[in-house]
Amino acid sequence: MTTLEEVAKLAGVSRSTVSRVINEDPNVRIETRERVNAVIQKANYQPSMAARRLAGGRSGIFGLVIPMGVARLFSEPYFPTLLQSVSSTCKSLNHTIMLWLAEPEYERRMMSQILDNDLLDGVIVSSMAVGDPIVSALIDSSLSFVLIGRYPEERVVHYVDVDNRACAMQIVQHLIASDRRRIGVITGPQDMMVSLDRLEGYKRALQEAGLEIDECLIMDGNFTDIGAEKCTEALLEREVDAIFASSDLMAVGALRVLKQKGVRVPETVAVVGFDDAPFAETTDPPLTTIRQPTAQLGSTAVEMLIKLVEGSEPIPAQVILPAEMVVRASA
Amino acid sequence: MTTLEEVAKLAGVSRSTVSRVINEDPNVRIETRERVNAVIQKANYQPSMAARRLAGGRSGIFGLVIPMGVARLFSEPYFPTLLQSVSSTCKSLNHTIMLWLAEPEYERRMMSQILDNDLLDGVIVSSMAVGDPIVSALIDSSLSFVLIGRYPEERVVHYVDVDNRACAMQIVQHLIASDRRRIGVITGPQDMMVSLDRLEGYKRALQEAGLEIDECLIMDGNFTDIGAEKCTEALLEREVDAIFASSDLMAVGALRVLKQKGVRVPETVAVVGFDDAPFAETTDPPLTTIRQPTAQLGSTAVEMLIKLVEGSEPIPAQVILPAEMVVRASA
DNA sequence: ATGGATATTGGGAGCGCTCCCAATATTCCC
DNA sequence: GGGAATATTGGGAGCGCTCCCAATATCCAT
Repeated sequence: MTTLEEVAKLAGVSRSTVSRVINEDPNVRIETRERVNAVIQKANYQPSMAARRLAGGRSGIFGLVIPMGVARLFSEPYFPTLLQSVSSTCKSLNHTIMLWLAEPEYERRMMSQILDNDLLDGVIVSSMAVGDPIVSALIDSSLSFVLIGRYPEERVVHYVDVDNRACAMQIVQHLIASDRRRIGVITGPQDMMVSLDRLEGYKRALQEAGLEIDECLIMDGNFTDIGAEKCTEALLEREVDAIFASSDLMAVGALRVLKQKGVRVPETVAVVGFDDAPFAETTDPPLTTIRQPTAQLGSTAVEMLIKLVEGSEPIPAQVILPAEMVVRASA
Repeated sequence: MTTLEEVAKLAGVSRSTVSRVINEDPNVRIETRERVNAVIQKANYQPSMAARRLAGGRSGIFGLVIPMGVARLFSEPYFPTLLQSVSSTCKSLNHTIMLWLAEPEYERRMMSQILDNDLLDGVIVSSMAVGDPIVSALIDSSLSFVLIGRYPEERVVHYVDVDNRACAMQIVQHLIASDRRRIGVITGPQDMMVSLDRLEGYKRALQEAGLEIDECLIMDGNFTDIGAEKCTEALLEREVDAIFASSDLMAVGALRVLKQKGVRVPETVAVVGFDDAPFAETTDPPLTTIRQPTAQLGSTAVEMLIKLVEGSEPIPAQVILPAEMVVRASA
């Protein structure tokens, strides 16, 4: 392995100068810089992350923490998309990512590993629950972090999100506009902000339209298709004329039950989802849904985190990305 | 952050002794060890990975490299399952993983990052193509690595895999046993070992049964459902009575076309897949397929790599995991 | 030219750990 | 009980880098 010192010798300069070149310090004469860069190139020199970090610099490594239960991980298309986007953004910005998929039993140890191993420059957390201990620990620590998804806190917490409430409201209004009056909702787990926000949007749409909110039409589908199937069966008994599934995966579960019972979609019961998962356009009928900019959520989070770590420019505490409704045949 | 030295002071021993305790060196008196462990516990001490690595020890970090195209990543259920399994195995064995999703344009730089940053203890590569430059680079380097999936090389390369050839053969024989005679096959990309192996199994099954191999019935579906749809249309024109899709995802594409054309499955055309993806039991009709032990592939790879790195015990060059056929209604 | 300001470079110290070898404590055997 | 053998412990050196400050080179106005 080539070291800084070796490069220095080859370029006929000191250790410090090479370090400056690597770290893009402007205080290096241009010819010197070029000479050093040439040597670096030729020797295929890569600074040692370990040494760099130990000496007080940045490692260029971000942690990506996803404290989402295994079950959801498998089914939600959100996860691979996010991962891919975070990974690729990191790569193009010269960073790498360490992955931390949460498992309850290890949670305590995991946090101390993340916080104390002193290797990470920062952390991105996605899909956390409200009041997640991971987030609290992060808040108490000095490590930079960015959340994907809104988080209720008095203190300033950096996050990227879409306006789940407004989007949910919009799509429910779409249902109301086509004369649906008994609209059931299948929610995600109630300990996640995203679920609460989408439910809130649903309620507001009803209220604004002067419709009554019937608690019997609100069911928790736990963001799984199986959960949604059960909810759908119950909602059918309560004679809904539309279903707002707060994720496409759950909408698929709903469609499955509807088809099986011979209920016509959208004639008898309209169905809308949320996410615009890849499969949303090939369901039968294709889903009306909200297109969530999953990849941008990931890349924005990385970009925010880099700025945060470098402290170069002030960044907004939170960023809300636009999401649009996609109308297809299901509603 | 607590350091080794601080722990040493608190426990009234030297730096070296604490280091020994951490690294489970047996040459420490039991009472001393306990005293030190108590302090470690209380102080919530975590050794700095950077320092550790720099000083010549192991970082406890493995790289997971998946040079698979983005498109496939999204659709194959293989990926989240593998990731989850590798991550969780690493965690329980006190390791962490850094993720490297390949992107062609960065490939060269990526390799030198992986090999020269001097942070990783070892690397796991999955879903590589035949002759993948990443693997060649790894072979030439001194870094330990384990492949998931067979790799043809004269030199000893450590890998875990299932016997794709035998499994494919078995499931095609199942088709033959139910009197199918014109069996089409939809393969994966021809630059991947796994595709070649499954195709080879198909061919052998036909040969052994004395059936002729008709090149017209062999189509490349590229491991995508869309690709498989096109193949299926072509195969239908060639009047097959069975289709062996070499992944469940492709089998789903085949089923979709079949249903749309009103072809009865399995009566008119039988369909089998490979993988036993989660959705394989809820397709219509449910898929007969090969259950691939994806999670075990991941955990075995991690375990092999740890042994390899520690050099403690001799490990077999390769491990073949059993996979079983799951017969459902589609064939 | 000349002094001081400024641009550029060099080298010491130290980050937290492991490795090695020397120092000390403990044990054993005759 | 004494010395050798063995078990246990301690401390120096150094991993490759960044940070800091001092040293040198270069520049400007006078």
